[in-house]
Amino acid sequence: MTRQGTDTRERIIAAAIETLREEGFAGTTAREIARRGGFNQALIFYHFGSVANLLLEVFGSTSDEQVARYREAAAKVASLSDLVAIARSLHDEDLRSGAVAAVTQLMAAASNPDEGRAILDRFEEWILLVQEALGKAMSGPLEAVVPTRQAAYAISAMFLGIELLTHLDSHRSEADAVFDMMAALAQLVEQLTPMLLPQ
Amino acid sequence: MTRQGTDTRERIIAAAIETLREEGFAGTTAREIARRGGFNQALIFYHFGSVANLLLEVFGSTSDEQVARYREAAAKVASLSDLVAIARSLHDEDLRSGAVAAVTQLMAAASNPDEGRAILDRFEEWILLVQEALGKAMSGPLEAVVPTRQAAYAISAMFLGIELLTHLDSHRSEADAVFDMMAALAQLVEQLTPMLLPQ
DNA sequence: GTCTATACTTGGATAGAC
DNA sequence: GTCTATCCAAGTATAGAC
Repeated sequence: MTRQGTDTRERIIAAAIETLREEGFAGTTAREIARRGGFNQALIFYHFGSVANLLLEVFGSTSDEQVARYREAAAKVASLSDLVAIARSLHDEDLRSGAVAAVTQLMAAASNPDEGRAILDRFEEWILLVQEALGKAMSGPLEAVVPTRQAAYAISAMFLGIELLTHLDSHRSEADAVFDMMAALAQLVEQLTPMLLPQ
Repeated sequence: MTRQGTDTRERIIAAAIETLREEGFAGTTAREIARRGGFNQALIFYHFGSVANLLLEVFGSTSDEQVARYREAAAKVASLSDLVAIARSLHDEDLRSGAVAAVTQLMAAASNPDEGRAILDRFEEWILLVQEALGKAMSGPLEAVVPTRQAAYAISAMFLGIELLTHLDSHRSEADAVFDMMAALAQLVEQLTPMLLPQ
């Protein structure tokens, strides 16, 4: 059992992630992935059928991994402030890894409806994670007014948008200030919530 | 003065918009634009230098036009509910025109920093428009707590995210429900604002 | 399963006639 | 300013040896 033979698929996925991060979506071609991974370009088609397929699996694989990591943190959420803190740390992580930014590129580049739906299916896990955390973050009276599903959808969309904008010019990004604002807003809501009478 | 000679640039831009809307970003190639517009592919390079340049001008041109149209509506905003209503109608419009969805694709595909900055410069107008409307929508005490710049940035980002997700599968999009939620939230905030004492 | 080699396609871009 | 013709690069994908 040679070192090479063990798992070429894994090597390909790893090389694709690296390429995605360092070259962006447009630069992530079969040739470039193969060059970085030090294997033959034909292997991508043998193992995954197409580059688009490979990228879908990459999204699935990194997504599963990240969801698993953040699920623990999400379970501990007890307030909106906690939720903002998690969003901020995910953003910070993404400045380095570019994982979410890559997802936005994948979404934007989705050419056919099937591909779009496949990506959406994967993203659904993220929305559910946010929804779960949101359920814990919002206490009684607030929850009665704000449907968690839609709020989770809106928050997830906002996060995507922020990463999209940040990716355009990370130096000019206002993400930090936005998270500050959200943190202040979360505190305010937390103070006001007791005044909301259950109707 | 032949019909053709008058303004080829305009014809090219129009054809590019049509292509963008119907074929998506990936399908918007020099050849396809020319085919739709019924002119020669070489003209694109003569007039715009490159396809990427053409698309930047398209973004600028449609953006200017839309900002002008929405500026009037934004000036009349008097409450958060008004702002939500505008966002909803912009979304409805985008379901047909795909203009914002095209912008998200342009953003995601930006390959080099210069292109990214150019797009961001154009998008800045949109953020300012939202910020202006937000200034009118939030009355005294609320404005003191929520910085309009960051809120406008967050709202703009959320809108981009929603269009990105909607574009993946418009049939499954939850945008409508999200706008409903926002409308309810806006009403709630409007009711509670008087209770915010200026600190 | 992996490699080499290569066919095929598409799309950006330019030269040069008109 | 517009057209025809063409070049060139890049990328997907496959055939066939190993």
